[in-house]
Amino acid sequence: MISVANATKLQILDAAATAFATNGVDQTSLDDIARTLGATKGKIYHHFGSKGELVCAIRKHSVQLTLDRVRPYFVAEAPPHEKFHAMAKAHAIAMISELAYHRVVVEEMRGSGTGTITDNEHNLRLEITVLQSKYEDMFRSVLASGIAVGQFRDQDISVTVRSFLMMLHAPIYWYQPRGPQNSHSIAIQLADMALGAVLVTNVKNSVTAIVQ
Amino acid sequence: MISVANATKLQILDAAATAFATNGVDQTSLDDIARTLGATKGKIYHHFGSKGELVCAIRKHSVQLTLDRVRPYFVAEAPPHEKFHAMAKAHAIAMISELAYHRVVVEEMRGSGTGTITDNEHNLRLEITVLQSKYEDMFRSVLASGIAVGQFRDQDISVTVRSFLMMLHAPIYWYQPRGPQNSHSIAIQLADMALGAVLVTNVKNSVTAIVQ
DNA sequence: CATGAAACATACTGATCAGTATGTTGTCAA
DNA sequence: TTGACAACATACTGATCAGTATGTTTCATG
Repeated sequence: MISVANATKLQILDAAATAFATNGVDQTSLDDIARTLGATKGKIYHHFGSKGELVCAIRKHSVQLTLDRVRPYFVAEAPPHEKFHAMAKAHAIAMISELAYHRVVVEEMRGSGTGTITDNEHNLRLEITVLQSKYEDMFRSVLASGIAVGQFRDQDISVTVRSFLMMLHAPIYWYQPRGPQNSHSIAIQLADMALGAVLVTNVKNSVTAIVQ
Repeated sequence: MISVANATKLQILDAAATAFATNGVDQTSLDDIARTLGATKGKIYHHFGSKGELVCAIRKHSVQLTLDRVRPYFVAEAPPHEKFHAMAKAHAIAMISELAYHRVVVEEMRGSGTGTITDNEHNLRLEITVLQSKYEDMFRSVLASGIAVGQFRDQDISVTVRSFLMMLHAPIYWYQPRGPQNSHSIAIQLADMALGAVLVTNVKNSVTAIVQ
């Protein structure tokens, strides 16, 4: 009931995500969204209790989409650095593939939103928090094993996770579709960078290697 | 005239940045800001042409503050990896130190804002773009030299810059002041990660080193 | 075929707020 | 001392929009 069950809801969600991602949540009225749907506000309010719920539904969908793309690489058997790289790449690809949804998430990242918070919205918020924790825990786990075997630098895991995830979010701000090949190479570069950010790096070696 | 010349303007700017950063730009009315100043809207409109100009002034100030903190390490003589690390650390410290200002920037990163754009606001926007380019160029330059001497991985510089800068922005979303020592260690960790993200990393070596 | 309910459309309200128009006070220079 | 302007305060307007109340249509089902 709370989840996105039918096609109409998804259609609304897509239109809303696109509009929100393009012009910002606050600059987009429900009438605007309805217009792109060839409908009126009544349609939206029949499926979602409030604008806030609509935004939350988009956020939840975004996290779920990312989770679905990354989890396979998490459960697969592989050494930490390979697993991490695959997960990071999957995350980046998710960002690029469903750009609109993830943009809304980042925009609403600071916290609040509308003043009035319905019960449904409150529940959705909790579900989103749970999902996000579950998601971050996958990376936490991989990082912990990587640190345990000495492959990853031993540093504050919470800071690490939130930091490189922000880096993987970067395409949201500037990516413009120019063919799949481009998006793929971008995802790989981001994964490379994320891996580099957590790997133990011996700067002196590489430097002396250059110097000599 | 356009820049922040006098103390009153700075006072307004500080209050606005704090309010915007806390509740979001769109959820903060100019009356709200005026109230925290113990004044009325009249005061704000006497110093700034519109809400959009106010936001732009904050953004410009944010970029300028960051620029001022990072440039010294850019002009100093040092090998690329050290210079980069110092610059990254300075950037992170800037984020933490003037949190409110930088939060506003990130929130407005998607583009638009208000519908009506005054001439002053348009000019401010251009100035901000120029400043930001100038800022990013410093990192571009360091990256280029690092790549030239084989210290940094040879990858798309534009993607690289925007990506690790996003990572360095991360504290904006979660940092809460708990003493200077903490902020300093966070800045170092972020700089470490940023450096790792651009350095040439030989994964095989570190892995085989573990295996054997 | 009656009847309920799902799936909308239409038309309205009420609150919020950016922006403006105009008044008031202090200050300084001529 | 007088005017002229800077630096505000006060009071208003107009537009935007989330939310609601109330229709209307389709369609399944007893």
